[in-house]
Amino acid sequence: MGSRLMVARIVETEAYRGDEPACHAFVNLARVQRGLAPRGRSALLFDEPGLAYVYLNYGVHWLFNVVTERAGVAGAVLVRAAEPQSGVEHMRRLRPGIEDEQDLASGPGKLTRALDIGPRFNGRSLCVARELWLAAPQVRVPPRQIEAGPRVGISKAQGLPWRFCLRGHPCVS
DNA sequence: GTAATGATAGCCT
DNA sequence: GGCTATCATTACT
Repeated sequence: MGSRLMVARIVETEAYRGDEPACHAFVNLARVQRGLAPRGRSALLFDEPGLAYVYLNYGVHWLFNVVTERAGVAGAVLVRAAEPQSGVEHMRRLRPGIEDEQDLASGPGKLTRALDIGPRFNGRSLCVARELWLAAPQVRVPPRQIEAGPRVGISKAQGLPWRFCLRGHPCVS
């Protein structure tokens, strides 16, 4: 009986902060500043760091984020691309028809499909090794290899250089 | 270039 | 309640 473990190395992210309009939490900002509880989908972004925030985008794709700020302050990091490391055969089964291994998780929607990340993980901790978790990198990435640039696919708060990726990595478009 | 597909927000009555 | 625009994308022509 083979392991069902899948491991992928994150190679592209985007940061979102609750006080800028591209962030889902922005619609709750005024409420929270008045001392009211956040509500709706993005209330989770005001929760404690280390939780998963998974939401449906364009009615088609689940997108995977990590809540990053202390409770009461909204912020998250969108995980946009990852490089398959092990359990690749499982990812292939979840991404039928994809030949190139580097294309299995080379986008935020592709990544959630390849790793079977769906709404069941919304609000769950990523800090305990159960079903879905974040692990420290085996090899530390030198800051010089991390390229910062403008976020993609958004219409508000453009220009902030809050997209981060490994320079020239094949999983990054 | 563009269809697919559904949740959400903001507006209206 | 309803209506409409928008949307952190992908795969296909």
